[in-house]
Amino acid sequence: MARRKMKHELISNESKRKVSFKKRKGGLLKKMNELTTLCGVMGCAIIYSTFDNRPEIWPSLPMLTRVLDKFIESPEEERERYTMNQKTFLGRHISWSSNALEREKKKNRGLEIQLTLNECLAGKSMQDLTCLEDMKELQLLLEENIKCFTDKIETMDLNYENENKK
Amino acid sequence: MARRKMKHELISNESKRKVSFKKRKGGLLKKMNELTTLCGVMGCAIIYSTFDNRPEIWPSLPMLTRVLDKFIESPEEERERYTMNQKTFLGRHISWSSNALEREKKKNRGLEIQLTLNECLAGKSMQDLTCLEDMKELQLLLEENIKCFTDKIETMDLNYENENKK
DNA sequence: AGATCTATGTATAAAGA
DNA sequence: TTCTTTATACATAGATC
Repeated sequence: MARRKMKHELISNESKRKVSFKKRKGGLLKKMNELTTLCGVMGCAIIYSTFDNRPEIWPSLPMLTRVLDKFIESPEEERERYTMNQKTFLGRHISWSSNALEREKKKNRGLEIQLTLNECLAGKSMQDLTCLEDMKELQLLLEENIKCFTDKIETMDLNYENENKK
Repeated sequence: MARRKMKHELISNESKRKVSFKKRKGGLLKKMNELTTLCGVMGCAIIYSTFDNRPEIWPSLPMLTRVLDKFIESPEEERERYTMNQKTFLGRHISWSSNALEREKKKNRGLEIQLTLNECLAGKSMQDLTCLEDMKELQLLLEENIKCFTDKIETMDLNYENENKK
């Protein structure tokens, strides 16, 4: 897209293709970063190529987890479960009042925390996290992530022991 | 990025944010389309927002699955470094057998865990997780994520207390 | 192979319709 | 609100080292 207008087709020259890939991958991830930050949304990008020895995942596996978790929800339950998750996400500290203004404030608060998390997980300046409350809410979120695994593991451990007793 | 240089922060005005989101989402998906076509790579983008009823996924969930599956069917160069001869999880568990790989084993084990988790979240039932060891490693991965936060919080708590003592 | 430069094509914020 | 327009900012292909 620069010195020459590109056709929408595979770049035949391999070295040029590789150079282009590196530039474009960086550009795409930057765009995703901007989109999620400026617009307050969750997003992930996954790029698999022979140029990299592992897939590029943006911003992080935990965030991918959250995004995919929402994606696989059935449409009927989507709204209800989103609301529930949102409450959970806020560390159960926030109740949804009927007051419209209050609701908006809390929504923004959630967005801010989410954005902060986004950036932290993207490997950005952890040093910028100066609000203790933010930190604690982030901690709660991450702890929730492992809770389901811990529960499952305990169940499996018990099953395993029972198997061996037979 | 146009009439005015944007700060890298949430757009406060909601209507502007929505307009920006629509444009940027389109732009991002176009970029992903170009990247995959021009450079011959596989990629997916997933965007979850309150502006859309459903998450935006590019190009499709099947493609996402393919992107993740691609690891398992690595090209020749990769096969030389990755030896896949054992299937324990969902019939696609990867193990490494050559000495040359030992030093990378730990690094790649992380990749395997990512794949496992990704596949579960990409629509496969958590019930299918039958390997206890996999579960425990997933747990460890997540616990590592919260460790940094916990440490930081403790430090901040101490600082906060010291501040108050003054 | 990467890093830097730069001309040019694109994306997009704001305004207008 | 949702288009269309337009002025700018940004991304990047090709060149050069």
